[in-house]
Amino acid sequence: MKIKLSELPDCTVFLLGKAYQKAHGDFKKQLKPFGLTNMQHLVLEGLWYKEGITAAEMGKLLILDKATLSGVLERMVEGGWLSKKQDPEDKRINRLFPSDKANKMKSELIELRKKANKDLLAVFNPEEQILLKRFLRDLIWR
Amino acid sequence: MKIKLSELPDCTVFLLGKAYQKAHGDFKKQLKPFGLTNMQHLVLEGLWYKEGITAAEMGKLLILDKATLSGVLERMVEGGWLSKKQDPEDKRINRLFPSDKANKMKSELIELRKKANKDLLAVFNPEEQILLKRFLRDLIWR
DNA sequence: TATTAATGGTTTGTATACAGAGGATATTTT
DNA sequence: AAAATATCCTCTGTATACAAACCATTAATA
Repeated sequence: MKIKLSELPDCTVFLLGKAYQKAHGDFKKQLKPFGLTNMQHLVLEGLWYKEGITAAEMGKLLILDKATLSGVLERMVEGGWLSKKQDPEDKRINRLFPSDKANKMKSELIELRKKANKDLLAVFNPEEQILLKRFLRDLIWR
Repeated sequence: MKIKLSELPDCTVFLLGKAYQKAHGDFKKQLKPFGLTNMQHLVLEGLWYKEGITAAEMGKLLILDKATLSGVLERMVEGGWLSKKQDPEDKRINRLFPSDKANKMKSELIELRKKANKDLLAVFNPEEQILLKRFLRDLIWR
């Protein structure tokens, strides 16, 4: 008996997960030559958005659990992508700065992200693209 | 300096991930009382869709890596949700069967999934709901 | 039929994800 | 100021994800 995906129950949670899985996987392949994971790339974008951002702020920006972020940052320091500096005013805080290595690849990495998004949305016309993004934002911040 | 999410780069991969994260997290909370993870619930739906399904078929059905599925199934056997039976015709194959415990909760768990999807889509009107699901399917199977 | 290739599944290693506990530091309250 | 709170971050434990290597079994091919 051949399994038909169309017969599967109509589950938007599942569809969302698989659409994400696909988009994530495609971008992952493109990032591999750079030695970066998707999450690490996202953190770099966050750093370029606001240099000296704290880990807590980064977590809010990227909607990311602090425990998860902690490990990501540790590996990025090991990989030479960023440095953590303790804030002299408040010793609890780690401020994050991109490394030279990261900054050298900034424009290339940003272009890569733009192209990945363009490719992802290539099946849709401009109106649909706007609509899809609106739908996703509504789901996240409703 | 307050961080405004609206100033973030326009990244659909990110939006997809966060929309999934939200939907996944909401359903996760509802599944917790049952002692089931989202993935385990999904596997049960797959079992009810086709009893005696093989692990390989399940992987195709759920678009899931075999290595990931292997661990999920192991924990579900431990948890008493399903059993694996070797196919006598082809000794490589494991066929999967829901346990009595699983079948007893079938209707309740399916209702739970339906309600979670209904809640998730509550912010959209019927046309938008159809459209969003079409968009997601296009992203997955384009 | 002996060899090769393909398939089904497990295991290992790395990277998220997140709940929950805990330590260090800062802020607020009494 | 001392005590209670809150914040920032790390650590532990469990559960995905997936690449890559591997074993067992079956199918295909020379």
